[in-house]
Amino acid sequence: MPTLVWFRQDLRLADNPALQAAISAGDSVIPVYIHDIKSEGEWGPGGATQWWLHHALIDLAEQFNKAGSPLIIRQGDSLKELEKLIKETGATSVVWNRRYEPLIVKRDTEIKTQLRNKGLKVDSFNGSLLHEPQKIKNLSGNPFQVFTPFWKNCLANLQFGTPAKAPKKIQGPTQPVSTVSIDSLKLLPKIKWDQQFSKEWNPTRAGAESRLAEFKKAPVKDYNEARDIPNIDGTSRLSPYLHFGQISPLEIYTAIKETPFAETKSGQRYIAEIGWREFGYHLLHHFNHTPEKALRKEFDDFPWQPDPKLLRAWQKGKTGFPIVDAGMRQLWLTGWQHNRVRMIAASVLVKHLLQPWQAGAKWFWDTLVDADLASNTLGWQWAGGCGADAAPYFRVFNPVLQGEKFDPQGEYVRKYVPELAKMPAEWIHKPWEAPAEVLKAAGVTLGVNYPKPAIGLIEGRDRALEAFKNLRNK
DNA sequence: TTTTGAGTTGTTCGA
DNA sequence: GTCGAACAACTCAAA
Repeated sequence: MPTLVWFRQDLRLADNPALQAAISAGDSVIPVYIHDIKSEGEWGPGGATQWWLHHALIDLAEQFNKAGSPLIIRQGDSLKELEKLIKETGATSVVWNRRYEPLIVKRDTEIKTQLRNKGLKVDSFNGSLLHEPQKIKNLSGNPFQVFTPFWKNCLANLQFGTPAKAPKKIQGPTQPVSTVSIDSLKLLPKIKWDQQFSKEWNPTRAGAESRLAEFKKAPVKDYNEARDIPNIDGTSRLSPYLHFGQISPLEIYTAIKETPFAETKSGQRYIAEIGWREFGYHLLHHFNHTPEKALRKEFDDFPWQPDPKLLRAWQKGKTGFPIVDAGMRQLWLTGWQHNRVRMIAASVLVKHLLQPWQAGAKWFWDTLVDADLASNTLGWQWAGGCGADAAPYFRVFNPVLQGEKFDPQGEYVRKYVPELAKMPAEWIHKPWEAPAEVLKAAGVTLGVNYPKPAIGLIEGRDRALEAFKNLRNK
């Protein structure tokens, strides 16, 4: 009797426990993807991730065609579609790899119960984490709220084999199963905003593999420094592949562990980044209000000053702080923003501009190809100083100093903010302080073709420190 | 049981 | 220019 393999954020054939289990069961295997945005509430895939998903599904379908069992695509309520498929195919068992977003956990638990009540064999697996959140606890039996002890605990308890290779041949159903086209899911954006995306990304399994291979053999010993320079391709850029499970953290971990890089400071740093992803899932699981509300309760009445105009300026890369504007335009243009710049842009939005971190999180959610609820929530609460192991309130990034430190020649700014292309390095991160003749020579008129800073740096910093200090005194 | 030290990513100020 | 201290409060593990 056939087994349905319900694909979600595990769009790969290799190292896929649910798929493996279905194949081991010995009968035919029917892979299915159900597009069910309604059940995801506020956190259905954003625009950029939908673009990625479109291409990832095409790629996955090709791989299944080659293996001999075509990928079935459906749209609508997950349970209803699964039930229809069970009826149509005579499947007696359903398997999937687990997801961890609060709403999805609720939905999937319900589906599992319903299907089991109907007599089906249903199993779920861990396909996307080194450690599932419910398994990691501190000595008092509580979830961790600080990264370092969390990660030490994880490293001390690593238990897994080598990732399974992709099956070459999969036995498909004897009768064709009805499916809809990937195009009919309408995942591509209506406005032509994604033109640059395909130049920047290869959203396929092959893309993930070549990126990992490249990262492994590159002069990775410099990762610790290079990863902080936005104008250098010094990070692995595997985040979007990880989000959709085109590659698994176990595959990455195993591949890195085979290299001498793994034992270096840089290598450990990189593996710890996988750890931060795990920590995000840990926090999301144990504190499931955090996508919407701060982990720390006292932040419920933080005096944010929501201002649609300021938010808009930030989103469009028109804050007047060159490093922030470059980052926000890189995001819009390429669906991705360098990690260092994410921190600077987030800090400026939350601290200098006093915009609620949730507004920034929402924008990132819609525009990042690697948008992932666990990591996005952790990142924004970290920047806002309101989460677990967050940046201390007094750590206010200075966008000028950060620009000068991590983009000393201003190349990153010049690449994404062409208005400033002719500014000399000395002034490019603080054009408002540049002498009139320098501005003139560079063709920059502040307030005309490049904005004046949205707030004075000292004023913004002091205002933020004051707000955070008052919060503490409550 | 209590105490102690350390903890992703920074900035400013004063010596 | 360089360097250390100060800028909280809390979590967690080890002593």
